[in-house]
Amino acid sequence: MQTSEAHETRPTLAQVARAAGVSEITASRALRGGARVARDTLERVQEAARRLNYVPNRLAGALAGGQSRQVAVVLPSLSNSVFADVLKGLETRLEQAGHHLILGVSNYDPQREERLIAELLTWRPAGLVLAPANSTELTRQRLATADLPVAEIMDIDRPAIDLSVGLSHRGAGRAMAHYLLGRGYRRLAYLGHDITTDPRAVARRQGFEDGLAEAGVALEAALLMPGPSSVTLGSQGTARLLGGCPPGGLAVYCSNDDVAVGAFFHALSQGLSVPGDLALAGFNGLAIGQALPQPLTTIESRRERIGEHAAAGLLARMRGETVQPVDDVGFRLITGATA
Amino acid sequence: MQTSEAHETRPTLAQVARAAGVSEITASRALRGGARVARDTLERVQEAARRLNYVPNRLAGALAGGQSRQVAVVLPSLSNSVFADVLKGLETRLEQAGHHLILGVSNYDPQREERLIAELLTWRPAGLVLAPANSTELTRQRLATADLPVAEIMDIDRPAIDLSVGLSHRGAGRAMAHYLLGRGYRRLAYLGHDITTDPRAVARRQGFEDGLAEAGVALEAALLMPGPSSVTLGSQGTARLLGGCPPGGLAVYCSNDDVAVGAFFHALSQGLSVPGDLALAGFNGLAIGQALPQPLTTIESRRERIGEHAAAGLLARMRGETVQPVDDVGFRLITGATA
DNA sequence: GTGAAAGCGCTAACAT
DNA sequence: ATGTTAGCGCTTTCAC
Repeated sequence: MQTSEAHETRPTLAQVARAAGVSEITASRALRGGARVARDTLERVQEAARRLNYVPNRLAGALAGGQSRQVAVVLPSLSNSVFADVLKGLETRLEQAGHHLILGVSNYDPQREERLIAELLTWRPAGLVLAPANSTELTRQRLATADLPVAEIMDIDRPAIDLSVGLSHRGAGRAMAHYLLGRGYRRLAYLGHDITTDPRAVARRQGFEDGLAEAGVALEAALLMPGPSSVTLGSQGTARLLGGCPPGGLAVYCSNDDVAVGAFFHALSQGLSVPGDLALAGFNGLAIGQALPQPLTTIESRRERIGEHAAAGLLARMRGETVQPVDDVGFRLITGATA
Repeated sequence: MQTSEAHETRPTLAQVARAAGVSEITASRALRGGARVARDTLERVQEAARRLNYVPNRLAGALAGGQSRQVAVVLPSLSNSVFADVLKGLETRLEQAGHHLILGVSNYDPQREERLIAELLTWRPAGLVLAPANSTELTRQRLATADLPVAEIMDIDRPAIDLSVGLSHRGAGRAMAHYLLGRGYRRLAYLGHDITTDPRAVARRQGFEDGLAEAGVALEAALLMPGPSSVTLGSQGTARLLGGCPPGGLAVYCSNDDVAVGAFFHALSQGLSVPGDLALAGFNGLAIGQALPQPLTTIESRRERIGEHAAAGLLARMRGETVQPVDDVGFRLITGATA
């Protein structure tokens, strides 16, 4: 601590104990639930703590106790509302249970992800949540030997280090292929963002092509636009796509709802009818897609639930319980009106 | 990982020191920058640390050193992409500087905010960022005496506890009033979400009415919808509003872009021309508004920059520098095409 | 440039 | 039900 002269240092447990006329450890017990403490002792200690404005020092507590009540969370991005939703689910549940989040953002960069995890582990978190961004082998290895519960989220297609909470993006892609085929579409195209960094988008596309292949159908066109997904990218991408691939019974599967909404706007501004001239499907089930004049055909991804389940899984593991390694939160097709 | 039986305890600094044949303190110095350490000693220690897979324990480091390198962040919501943007700015800058975020979400509940801050302070963060949700007096008082740098963000209209980074929402509201008046609109209405919990939205509305009053104009109608802002709320609200307040030269100032986008969708589905029948303005400058077939008339709020400036301000204060108490990041009118 | 001693504020083990 | 002792793993003095 700096020696701030006039500034009386924060009260410590020792001072609370003295004020209450008990030993440090008794004060400690009293302030944590009060098991094995006499009723009036408990009250005296709490009263003293309140009077002194005592704020426990959990750095010291965690160091002495060997457990930290912080949970590290590493996400690839915050620009995408998808991860904000997951984060919300995580925060809600963990806060309820008296844990706090330390947050890192990898920007879909595996190297950065690796560094970030190493950094966050220095705080000796009680658990770690990771939405992987093509994690390096080193990262996986480190986490496997780090001796803390790890929840990998979003995706359950890949083998998990420890716990896995999410949905099968591959399955979601296939489901949409089947649905569009069922609706009678035979001219199918794919429009995506810079997919090389986003493993989930890759999985959906593969699932989609698999689903088509099962019916002997192939993509008529596929366009990958550079950069992260966005509505603008969707509009511009659609314009380019339709250049080599005229509308009229064409169905475009977009890498996610943002892109699909952009595609919808493009159709709107060009006077193309949806789904007549151009059918559209996305992924995520974002509110914006459902609020369009025509609700978007898409797949709901239950992001907040993923966060909640991941939190619950970690908490259970912290309590020493055995937890099923894979938690599939599923997905739901929203039929919408754009395909 | 599950119970690794042969689980040798994590290496400590002492072990690294021993392996390198130096004292603990020398190892400590070597691993932090290496000031006052001989060149080859430094290399030996780093090499030993690498070999042992040493992960420093910052709980211990912070406890001993009296400073934590964690920064607490309390936001009212994550559902709104606005705060995700701010968070991103914060994370980027703080991570760069070797700090980490502990996150709490208040849900616009002052009581919860109060509890959350108390909780987060137990980790002895080096600083705190707060996007206030009608903070209680107790909260303000505690922060004022907590002896750590505090950055209140979003809003600079109210007196700051310590640092204040954001823009004048009141000013933004006024600016929009002046702009709409300048465009010739005389029939003005307001459409908002449940504003009682969102102090910034309140300030914008007041500024808007002030701006109108300066020209002797009054609101023709104001409608507050229950619940948090959303596109759907915007659509439904517009439908209701137009019931008692027919279109035709009417301009609606929406509490934010989400609501305005909803209003736009409503107009679209009703065949109302924008801005002819119905002019629309929002606040935030979200990407979705600018990606509409007609870009939204709105005010850009520079959220990421707010996060970055808040981080920079805190970092400066941590270095002991004096910092100007109010940092106005300003705003920018986006004229758009909906008004 | 390096080290010895002392302690940060708390809790886990053992007492009693 | 309460207290004593001994650390947790690191960094801050202050020596040399």
